[in-house]
Amino acid sequence: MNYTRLFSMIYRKSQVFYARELKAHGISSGQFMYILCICENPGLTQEALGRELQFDKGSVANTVAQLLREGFITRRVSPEDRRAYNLFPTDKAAAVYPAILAVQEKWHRSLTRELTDVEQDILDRLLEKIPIDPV
Amino acid sequence: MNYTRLFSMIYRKSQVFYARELKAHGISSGQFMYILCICENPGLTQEALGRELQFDKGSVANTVAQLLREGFITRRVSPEDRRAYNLFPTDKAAAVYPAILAVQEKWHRSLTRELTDVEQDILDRLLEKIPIDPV
DNA sequence: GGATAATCGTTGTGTATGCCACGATAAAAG
DNA sequence: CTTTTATCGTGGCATACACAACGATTATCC
Repeated sequence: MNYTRLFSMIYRKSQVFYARELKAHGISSGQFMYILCICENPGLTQEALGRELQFDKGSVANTVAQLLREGFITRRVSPEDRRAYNLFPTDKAAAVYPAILAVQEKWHRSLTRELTDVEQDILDRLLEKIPIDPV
Repeated sequence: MNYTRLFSMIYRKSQVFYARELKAHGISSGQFMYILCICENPGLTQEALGRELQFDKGSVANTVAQLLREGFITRRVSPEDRRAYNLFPTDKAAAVYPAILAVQEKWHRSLTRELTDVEQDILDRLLEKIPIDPV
């Protein structure tokens, strides 16, 4: 089993899938994870967002700028640290949140559609043990 | 377990890992899979390469152009179909092939380092049942 | 408290990748 | 055999993302 190739294919197919499914909502494949994360953790900083999703801070800055411009989020200088911003979802983000969740579930069901419930449980447990960062 | 997020993180980390590990060999993270595939299937067409790795034909054309330019592969018009090219590895590709394999194994070991041998077998069997393409 | 180092975010640059329109060739239809 | 349709590859365009250099602020250290 070639993990590199498999994960590469799954990721790239997922990008295409999310782009297609979310297009009608005006959300791109690079944005939806940020919207989910900000809706679920309102007030988090860009640094925390990048840490949570494991994105580079430059990538975070770019996507945050998109989401601000397109009205999905707002931000305020953090009271604790004037270098940092706290990010908040707008009503527009809250409105699309359920749709994003639905697409995510659809993708998950697609990936696991050949597995029994027991197999899915086992796969979940094994995937949770996979370390993201190399030693 | 959020598959989308996990697979996204694994893929992006792998890109960084391969870029770093293969830099000394003059190979980028976007090239190594192509080199492996062409070494293992000399003479295949760009269409077959894209099908094998599940890359868009435009992406294949770009990367093939890189590999030609950098001397990793050569190509000849296919005798069966003058629209198509057969791709062949050069000695330069054959020379780096083992190094790429070693990096791939290193990445695999990193991902599975928290799993027992039995768990790795189970994970392999489950991942093999994951369909890449959505319905 | 001022100097130094660390951290948050921005911007510019480069690479990876998908999509679409196009030209060339091949295959199918009549 | 023409005409039509499908397929192989290219080039242009757009997006996603990492990295590095930078400014602004904060933390550390003496």
